[in-house]
Amino acid sequence: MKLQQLRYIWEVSRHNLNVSATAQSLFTSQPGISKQIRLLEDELGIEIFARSGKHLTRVTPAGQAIIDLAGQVLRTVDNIRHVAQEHSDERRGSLSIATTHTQARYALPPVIHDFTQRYPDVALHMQQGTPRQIAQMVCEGQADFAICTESLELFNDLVLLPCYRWNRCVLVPRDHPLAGIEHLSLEGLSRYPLVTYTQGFTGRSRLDEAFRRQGLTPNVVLTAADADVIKTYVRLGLGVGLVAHMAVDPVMDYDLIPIDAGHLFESSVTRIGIRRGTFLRSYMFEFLQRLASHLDRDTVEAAMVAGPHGEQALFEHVELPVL
Amino acid sequence: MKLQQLRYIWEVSRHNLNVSATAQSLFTSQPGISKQIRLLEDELGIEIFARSGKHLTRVTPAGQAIIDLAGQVLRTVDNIRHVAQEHSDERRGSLSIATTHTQARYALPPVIHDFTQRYPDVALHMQQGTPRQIAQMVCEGQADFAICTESLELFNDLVLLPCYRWNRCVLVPRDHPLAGIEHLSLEGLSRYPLVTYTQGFTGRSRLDEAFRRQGLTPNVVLTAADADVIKTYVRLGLGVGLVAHMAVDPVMDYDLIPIDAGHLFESSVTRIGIRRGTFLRSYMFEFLQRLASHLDRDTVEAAMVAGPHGEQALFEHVELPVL
DNA sequence: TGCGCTTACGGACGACGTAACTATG
DNA sequence: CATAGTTACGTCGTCCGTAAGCGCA
Repeated sequence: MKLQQLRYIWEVSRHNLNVSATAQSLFTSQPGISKQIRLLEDELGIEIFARSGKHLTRVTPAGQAIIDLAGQVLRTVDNIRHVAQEHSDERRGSLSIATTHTQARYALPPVIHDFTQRYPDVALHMQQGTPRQIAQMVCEGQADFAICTESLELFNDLVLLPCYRWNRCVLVPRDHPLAGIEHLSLEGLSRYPLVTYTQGFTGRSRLDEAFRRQGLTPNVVLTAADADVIKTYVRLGLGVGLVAHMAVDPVMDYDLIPIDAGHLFESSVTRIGIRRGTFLRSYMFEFLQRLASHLDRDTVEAAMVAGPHGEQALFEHVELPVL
Repeated sequence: MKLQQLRYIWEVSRHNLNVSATAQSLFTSQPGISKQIRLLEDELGIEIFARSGKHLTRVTPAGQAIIDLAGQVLRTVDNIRHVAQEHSDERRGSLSIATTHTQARYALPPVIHDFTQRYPDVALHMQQGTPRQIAQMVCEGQADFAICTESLELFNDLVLLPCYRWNRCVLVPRDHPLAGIEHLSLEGLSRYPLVTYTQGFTGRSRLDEAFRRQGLTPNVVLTAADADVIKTYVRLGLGVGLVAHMAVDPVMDYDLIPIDAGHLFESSVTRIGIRRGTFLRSYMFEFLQRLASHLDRDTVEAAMVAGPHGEQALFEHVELPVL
């Protein structure tokens, strides 16, 4: 059994059993992978992949168990590399952050700026996706941190650390009837066409919840995954924007009137998800603390070893920063 | 990085940094191991072992972390092999039991007998040692099960399953003053020279505890690791034997008078320790259930994933069999 | 001086890539 | 007919074992 064989079955499984595609992504030849997989299967005495003719059609039950274990092995090997690098040069390495547009565009820039100043030799990778995609990426070891508001709790392999609270804000053009309103209500808001986040993005669930609780049906005429698109259509007069507070830039958005809506919705919490069992480099701890000062090294280490329940208890009485 | 390199550093660490001895135990050459270790260190960019001249003197801090992770990798690889074998032939495999004399000699024989009848193709290995040794062996993956009464709780990596309760019995020659006694008391017992288990064996701690609680100092004239040795010296008239009830054989020990001492001591519980994260073959589950009927597959699987606290809760209300 | 790690060298195995073949849809 | 996996083969790398060299106790 070789580490490469384990990597091959793991990657082939990730590439929907397409060996050629896997070979391309690993910069190697397709026959090489096929051969090694067969050798591994021979050594283990079982089929990992079921074949119909010459095509891999599905993963056998035993194969699935073995692929999962292979994933464990590969992640542990990664940890070994990280430990070694940490001890050889703690300032050099890489940090891969998977996040949503909202965080990448509005919440993270100052943190990233500080961080790159402090750690110029850490290669920073930022990957954007839907909450589910980015959680998946972290689960599979393709990224170190998943930062977003939704869906993270669906992945058992992630340790979740709450970062900051935020709430929403209504955005209208200067000439809109709501522009000078004294007291904004949900009921009033529901009379206008709304432009807001797509389902599954940036606390959209909290938003629907608030309307439903008051028996109101919001008239959502357009949804988008990010506030920049939303603002564009608000400017076009398509409807009233409903975006995260942090997404409003007083300078860039000088032509839009922001109306705080914090009293209408429950606040959302942006969290960071880290794969359980991941070795954290010292600069990763520093990143976390810059992201949210309550995430000091001791707290994070405690959360990493605690189970899901212990994890919640750790942060139960922590006052989160508000963005 | 190769799996063998990880095996090498792990084994060298286990052999007190003696590369030659490691090479012998692995049936390979010493230069081969040295070379591979250096290659690994070069690849990782750190020293795993600190050297003074040409001798390995100690493990560096980074090295220790890496060796621990290497152990994880090797155990997971073992799990892969076990999963494969389970699916290729669930009746064939091996089972390695580490246990103490008391269990091996008196408690396990019927279980082992049944088991080997049912699974003739499972190679059974039985290794004897002190409670700490056998716990260590299971922790390091050299044995599957540790079965004993003491010390297992000291090892965090072990899942502990309670098997059965047992208590003690006094053994005297036919002509001993205690032979016909009606009511045995601790105080009465403490007047005679005692022959019993060595510290750290077969519930010795419970024994001392009982005397101490009554302010008595037992006069222990000889201790041994097993009941057979104890009986030998009881026969020689050296003192009164104090052994596990199960260690008395009415036929073989016809010349000794057993006096039940269950009312004098708190009962002890023999437990089985299994390394957390180990993949259990179906025949292993069968072994466990033969050992103690309450250890059915579902219960054991639940205990394997539960943390130390959940583990205790699982068995809190289980009535253990008494030997 | 002996034990033990390192260096040097040669042989053998194994991994990978190219190219031709074959089965599937 | 195109796509995808297998078989065949040649090359290169590398792993390992033997033998000689060197440092420490």
